[in-house]
Amino acid sequence: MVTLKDLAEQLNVSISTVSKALHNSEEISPETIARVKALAEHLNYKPNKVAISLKNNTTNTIGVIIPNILNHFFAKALYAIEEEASSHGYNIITCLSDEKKSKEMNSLQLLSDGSVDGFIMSIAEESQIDNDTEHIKAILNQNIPIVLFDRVSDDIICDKVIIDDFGAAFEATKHLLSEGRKHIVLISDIDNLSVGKLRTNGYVQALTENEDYKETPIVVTISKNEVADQKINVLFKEYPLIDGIIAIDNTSGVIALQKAFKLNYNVPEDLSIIGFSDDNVLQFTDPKLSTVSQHTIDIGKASVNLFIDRLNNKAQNSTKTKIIKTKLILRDTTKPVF
Amino acid sequence: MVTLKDLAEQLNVSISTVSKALHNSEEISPETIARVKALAEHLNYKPNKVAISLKNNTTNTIGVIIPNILNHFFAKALYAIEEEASSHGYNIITCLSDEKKSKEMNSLQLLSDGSVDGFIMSIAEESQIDNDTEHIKAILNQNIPIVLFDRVSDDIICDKVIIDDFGAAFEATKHLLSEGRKHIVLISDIDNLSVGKLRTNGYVQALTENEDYKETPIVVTISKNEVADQKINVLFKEYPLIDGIIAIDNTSGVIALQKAFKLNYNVPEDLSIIGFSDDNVLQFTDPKLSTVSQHTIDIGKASVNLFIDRLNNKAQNSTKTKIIKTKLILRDTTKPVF
DNA sequence: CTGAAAGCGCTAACAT
DNA sequence: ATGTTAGCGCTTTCAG
Repeated sequence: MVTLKDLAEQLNVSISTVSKALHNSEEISPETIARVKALAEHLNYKPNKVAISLKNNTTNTIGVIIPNILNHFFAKALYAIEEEASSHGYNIITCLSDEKKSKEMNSLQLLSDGSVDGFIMSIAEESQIDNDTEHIKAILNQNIPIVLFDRVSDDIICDKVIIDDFGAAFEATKHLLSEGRKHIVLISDIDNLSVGKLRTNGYVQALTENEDYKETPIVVTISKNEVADQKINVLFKEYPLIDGIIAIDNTSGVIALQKAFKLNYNVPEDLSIIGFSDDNVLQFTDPKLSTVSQHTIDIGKASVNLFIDRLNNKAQNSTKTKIIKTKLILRDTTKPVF
Repeated sequence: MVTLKDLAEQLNVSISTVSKALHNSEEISPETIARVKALAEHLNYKPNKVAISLKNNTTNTIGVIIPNILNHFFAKALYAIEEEASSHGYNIITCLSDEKKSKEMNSLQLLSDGSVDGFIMSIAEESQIDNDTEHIKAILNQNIPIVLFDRVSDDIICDKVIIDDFGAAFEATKHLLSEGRKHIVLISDIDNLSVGKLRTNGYVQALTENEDYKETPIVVTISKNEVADQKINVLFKEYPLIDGIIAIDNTSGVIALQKAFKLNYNVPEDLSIIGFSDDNVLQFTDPKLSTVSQHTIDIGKASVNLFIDRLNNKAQNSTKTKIIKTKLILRDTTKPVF
């Protein structure tokens, strides 16, 4: 790389003159500025980022820790974070925790060596199950900012971006009730997670506060080592009267729809299904799945903006929690509303 | 952050003594080493990464430029790259080109300010369509290493990781011929891309060199602003005799299967389908789609390893192209082989 | 065995 | 208008 020193030597001026010239300092004569800039342009000079980071003690880089990039929700969140960050002049260093506490901890520790100005992250499943977030608090204690999104913890005091998980599931369930459904089942492969628990509570609440609904809530959980396919097949066998499904994760709704179709349920006449999927799965469903849209792009953007606000005002000790609105999008797997 | 200076002051020794002690230098007395290490441990000292980067003129960071993170192939490639890189002590800075030449160029230029030691990337669609890769060559000319994966260009001389696209499609097509299929159609939403063209050529070649096959090859391309759903529906209308489909992109095979099912084709009795999808889509298909597996994890890992080899031997001017083997995985949308 | 000094590339206060 | 110097945090050569 070309350095200020190189330019200075070739022009027979001092390094600081070159530096000032490139910054259009008033102190430098217009002719010198022109000469310097011409040569800089010609040699494709770029200020060395590392040197500037060292000088300023700031990197303009955000560490982003994602539990699972193969989950479309997180891929889309990453997309939004990258876009918003780069539009503000920030780079992102991406780490994947693979849902493991050890990898999450490792990434936090490694990058808190001055590599990044702070973190945007969603908590790994393992950390949530163990409810062990000491490694995250340790970073905050070093005064390194963190924004948590989606999967958060009440134990951690920092800026957060979430959706109203409880309300979203509550509303979706209410909708099925308004259709007159009497046997509504919830399917989840994320019952370990904060968001999963909240959504389940929303579902249960909607059912129990409805006086006409007699059934007890039924929650079908699919664990890591189970095959969703089979579990959902069993579900249909066990509850043949099922007439409503709330699927609170990314994929179960689609799978349930496929199975229902195979089993000759009429959707949405006999059975309504609402998923929490992103719209990428719609290409694979016919009829089109009704979903709770999580506005993932907004979640990503809001995270970056909270992060930048925090950097600009590190001292401020009140934290913000931004709640992104969800939207129930009724497509073809719920009855049309009149 | 705690610095060497902080440690030195507290211990009443010089900075260089502290530095040497932490590196177990022979020059330093065991007692001093112990004292220094104890305090370093106690204060959670970490060498400042930025300072080390400046000193060594190397960042241990790879710039990764991905055309579209919402495409599962690239998400998986990124997953593998991150894993392999971090296991070798490298961080990755992720940029998303969004298939745009401008964003690709921007990322390359911004990060070639010393932020990264080089790049691993797949070329944006727009750059491939325009066949404009000057911005990539410009980086190579600055002696910054680049490894291209999947979407490559013969014009660019650098290390590459690809699959045998021609051969993979050739083999898949041959398989359908061996089933006795007489009306085999190729579906593609990537006919703009190097890989799309090669796969199409493989399909055409397999058909034309088969003497018993009478039909002319039929290539159905789906462009960005078309809806795959509809285009594939039209396809079935136009070619009712269709008995074989090769879908060379990530999603078309799944969609074709759904449509065939709706139209009451018997798969695989009347119609065989082979996709290039990753196995994440299998949960959405029943019968399970037969696919060409691209071994995406291997592609990512190989890219990182080629990159690190290059860094260790920057001078070497012969470039390597690594071809990752594909595998035709016959599931339920092709006839069983005996 | 320990310390001083230079240098990585840059900026900025302080001379001249 | 231009140059000198110090310093960001670290390593390393050279002196003591």
